[in-house]
Amino acid sequence: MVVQKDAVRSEIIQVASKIFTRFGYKKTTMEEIALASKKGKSSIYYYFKSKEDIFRAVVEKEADELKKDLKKEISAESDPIDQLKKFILFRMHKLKTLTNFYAALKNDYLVHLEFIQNIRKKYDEDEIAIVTRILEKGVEKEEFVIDDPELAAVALVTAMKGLELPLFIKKEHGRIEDRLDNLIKFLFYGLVKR
Amino acid sequence: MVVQKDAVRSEIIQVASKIFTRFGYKKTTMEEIALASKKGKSSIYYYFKSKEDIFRAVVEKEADELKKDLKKEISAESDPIDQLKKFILFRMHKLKTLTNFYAALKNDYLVHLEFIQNIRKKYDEDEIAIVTRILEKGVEKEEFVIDDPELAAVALVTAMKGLELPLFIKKEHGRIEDRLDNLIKFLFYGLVKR
DNA sequence: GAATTTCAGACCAATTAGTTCGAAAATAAT
DNA sequence: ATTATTTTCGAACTAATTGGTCTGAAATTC
Repeated sequence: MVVQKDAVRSEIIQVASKIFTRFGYKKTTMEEIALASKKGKSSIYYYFKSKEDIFRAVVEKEADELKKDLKKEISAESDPIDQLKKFILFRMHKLKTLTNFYAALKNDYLVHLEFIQNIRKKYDEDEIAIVTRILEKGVEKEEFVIDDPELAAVALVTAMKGLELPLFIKKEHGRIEDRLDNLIKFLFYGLVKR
Repeated sequence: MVVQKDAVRSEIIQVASKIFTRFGYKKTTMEEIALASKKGKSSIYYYFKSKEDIFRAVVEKEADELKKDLKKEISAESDPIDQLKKFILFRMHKLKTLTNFYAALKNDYLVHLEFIQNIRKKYDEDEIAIVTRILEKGVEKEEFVIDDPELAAVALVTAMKGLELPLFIKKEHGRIEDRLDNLIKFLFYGLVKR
């Protein structure tokens, strides 16, 4: 019974995710979510206390999945240099498809919803932690020369974030991919022990 | 000045078309159209008398373009058999991309808007006229054997309409293309003078 | 058959959407 | 310059929609 409830919950999350992805937060109605879940509108409120609550669940699920994929992707490489490369490229590419995350962050008036800020922040911290670990490993193996890996990680993640929006908004994929490549090359040329 | 007004009108149509295509009729707001047109919301009403009016203009423009393309496509062929083939294939394929037309016809609750029915009807008449002409030409050249070309045209267009929805909804393109081929073959086998 | 869970439907309050209007700006004509 | 015309838009109105609540009853479990 309790198990059932969780199953229905994640069913709703799944369904709502699609609708949010397609129409964004504001344009998505509870009615639609209910209809797509083959439930009455009020039934949805048995599982979630508000529309915002559903959205939070959707976004959190996506963030979790991204993190999981990211970890898997990175652990496939053993060389810190390759790990870092993978991290940057994977992240940049994956974000393009992380629609809810971004539709929410960019489009809507929703930017003000503070829980978005919170998830965002937590996510940033995770990223920095991951990058820090990679850099530390690299220092151990004497592939990187960095005084303060955590500071460097923050710098790196920040730099990437600066490229996020242009990468996402502009359609001239070619150029930005180039810029990305340049960034990577630049980073590594200054980073790798010679 | 008067010229300017027309220019702004078609600018709005263009902009609105994109938004309608993306979100459908109901979810598109005047505010958005205004914003995207870099105008105040009430300014839009200087050019169009209602949201429905804008939508009508958008749909009519699309219908016109389809008709124009269709004519060009057909006149490229001189043989009635080829013309008919082209007509059927072109129509089926083109409809897939005629988003506003179809988003409006399928998705929304908008199906009830009667001007859609009207455009639809007028468009059907055009199609029947085109096919009728092709069939008549075919009879003249003794490539077709048909007693009543107009009746045959109606039958043909009706048959195509029967395939429209499945063609559009289903994703198994392969099979339907086959079915389409079969339809064509069948039609021609019973149609072409032997 | 009592207790609990599930949920459709009516309902409400708040927001939002479409539309109107009048007047300010901008532009063209005299 | 002044007037006439076209274009823009803020503000306000109203109708519709939406998120959210409540109720009661059907279904399920105990």
